[in-house]
Amino acid sequence: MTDRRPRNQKVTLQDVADAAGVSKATASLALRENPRISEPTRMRVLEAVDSLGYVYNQRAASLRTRRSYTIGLILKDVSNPFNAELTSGAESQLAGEGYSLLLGTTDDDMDKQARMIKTMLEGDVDGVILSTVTGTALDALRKWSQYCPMILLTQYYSALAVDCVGMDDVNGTERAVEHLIQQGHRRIAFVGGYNSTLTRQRRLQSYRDILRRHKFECDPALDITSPVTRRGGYDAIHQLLSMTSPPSAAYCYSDVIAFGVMLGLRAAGREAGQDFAVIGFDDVPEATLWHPSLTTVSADPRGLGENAAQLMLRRIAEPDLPVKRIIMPSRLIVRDSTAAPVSERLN
Amino acid sequence: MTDRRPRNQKVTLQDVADAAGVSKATASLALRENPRISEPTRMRVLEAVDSLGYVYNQRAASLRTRRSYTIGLILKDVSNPFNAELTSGAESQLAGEGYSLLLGTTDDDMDKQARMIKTMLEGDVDGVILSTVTGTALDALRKWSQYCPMILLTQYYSALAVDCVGMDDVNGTERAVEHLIQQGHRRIAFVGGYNSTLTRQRRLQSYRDILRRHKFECDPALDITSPVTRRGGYDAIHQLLSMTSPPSAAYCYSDVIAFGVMLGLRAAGREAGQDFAVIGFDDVPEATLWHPSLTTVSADPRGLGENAAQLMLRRIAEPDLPVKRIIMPSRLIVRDSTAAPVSERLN
DNA sequence: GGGACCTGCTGAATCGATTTACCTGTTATC
DNA sequence: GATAACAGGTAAATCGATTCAGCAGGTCCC
Repeated sequence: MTDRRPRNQKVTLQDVADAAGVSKATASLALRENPRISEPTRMRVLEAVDSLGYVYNQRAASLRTRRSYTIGLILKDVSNPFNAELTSGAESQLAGEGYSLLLGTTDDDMDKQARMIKTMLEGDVDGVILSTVTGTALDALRKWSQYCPMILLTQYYSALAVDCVGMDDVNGTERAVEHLIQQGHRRIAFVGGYNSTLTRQRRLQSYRDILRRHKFECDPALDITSPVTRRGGYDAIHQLLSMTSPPSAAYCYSDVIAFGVMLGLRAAGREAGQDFAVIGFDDVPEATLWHPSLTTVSADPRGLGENAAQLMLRRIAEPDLPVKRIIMPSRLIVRDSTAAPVSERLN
Repeated sequence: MTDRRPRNQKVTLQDVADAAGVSKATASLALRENPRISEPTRMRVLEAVDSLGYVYNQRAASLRTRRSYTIGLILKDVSNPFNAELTSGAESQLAGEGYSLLLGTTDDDMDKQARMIKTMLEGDVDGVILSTVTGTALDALRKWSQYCPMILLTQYYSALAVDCVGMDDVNGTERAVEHLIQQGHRRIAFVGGYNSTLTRQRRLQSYRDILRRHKFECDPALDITSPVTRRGGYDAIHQLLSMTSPPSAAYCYSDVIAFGVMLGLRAAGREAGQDFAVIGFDDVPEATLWHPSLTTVSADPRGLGENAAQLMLRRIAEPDLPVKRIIMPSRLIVRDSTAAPVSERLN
């Protein structure tokens, strides 16, 4: 039950074997429930394990088995609620299958990303789930993906044969912008994020396509980039409101940005859902709770993490399966931040 | 640069040694920059590493060195912004020192916690940073802490010789409640969290002490427990407002709760900072951005994570140092959610 | 009674590094 | 010129598991 050995002398399988009066091989097989070991013997081994306080050394085992049961997750930053939720989903999915999660962050810095990948590979992870930093070269990705299975998050590259899970930016953006247009908005801002990410590029492109399709002007001044933080949205809306011809609605890169925008509106004496429409992206849990509650494109970060983990486990189990790209469906969830159509307010 | 071996045949140190025309021992020493290896030889080894695309196997090395350079972090849940921030702080601190972070969550479930600890120990982490689930037995902690260095988060047990880092709940609570009293509040609710946590017990005790010191009534109906989520705060304030004699202020277990309370107030047609005072705990980044901005006890979750990591590294470096308990100072940050004193409003 | 087969176990090789003790030439010292 | 000291390397043991190829002894069958 308790070990009375010097603090740094760990109990090994050999000790267990000795105590049970069997060979190391037998002890190992017994623990792995190999049918060739008789029940009585297995019991003796288990008792020895208990009484010595043996703890299995997965690390030593992995040397032989060539499986570490550890997956690396590399994100730009965990404190962002979207990523926190994603991490949570991946972790619980992996833990359920007996895998552990090695977490690394890059702060969207290329060098840190390279170091992080190196650390993960050296740590001998069974695979890496990666949300690339902006500007990551395709060649680098190609090289890394040769060393161990890799799942790309959010981004996908048609030129790269790597599994990935992303969300349907195009479809989500269409729903959101169409909704604003139907409410009578004509000057719609696209707020937050940086254009170096593929995700934003896709959404921006899609946003423009829809405006053009409706033959509306597509004013580049209404496209505001910013850090993906509340502060980013807060500052962006200030900038927008001070324009000579400000927008009447904002389609935001993420909920976090949208919250910042709503706070900024309120600080400027305006109110989302009344004299301004705001749409977010992600549908984080607090979107419901805000007042007004946030209209948003649902992106299920937790599901994203879970899917990435599942995809990884699939890839590990069957390395030769064809590349799979999961595009998670996104839908518009209409709430109060887009409540009042412009037409009504104009009367 | 690139490896042309079968996908699962990794380049080993032996391969490097062969390519460089030296022994495995020399190759190892060269990489570790041992001065006994001459510069020209070291160069040859490095070239071999490069040309073969060798990646160091930290896992194999750790078998011999008995150091895994991996620290386990076990939390109830990562998606909570406080914990996300804490994780971020710990991770960056550890990464800076060449350590990796193995993340695990327990969902505040005793069994999951036990399993998680087991996984971490089996993974041969150099130490575990743990935020215990509610109701964890002292004996269990004592047992676990014998297996590897351990740092306890938030909780501390005088009966347990384990390093820990917490925050000054008593002091923070005093400041907060005194502030409300000075603003003229008499019925002050204590909102959110579960009493099974030591943290809440300390804060609740402290809150009662102050009320008693001022000879105010200490109504147990004003003590509302709830999950530590926005929803928890949202529901709690509804319950409080429906009382026959509702409170005029809420001291919340955390910012997250406080946000829920403010949203709940607004949904009920009230407004924090005008006809109700709200104080949070944690000072998460968005506390500034809310409208009204949130008065809160600053608890610096990131700093908490950083300190825990540092404490761990210290303990690993010098195992025999006396137990250290870091109590992080907390201070009251007065913002707008407690702006209007009751006395003024009464005129 | 001799082979085939099964049951339950063990010896030894193996995974990929680190590290100690030792070896072989050189060079310096008196 | 003997000896010590040193520089630069290497062979082999080691860390803690897994796993394969036996091996001893028993049963079964014709």
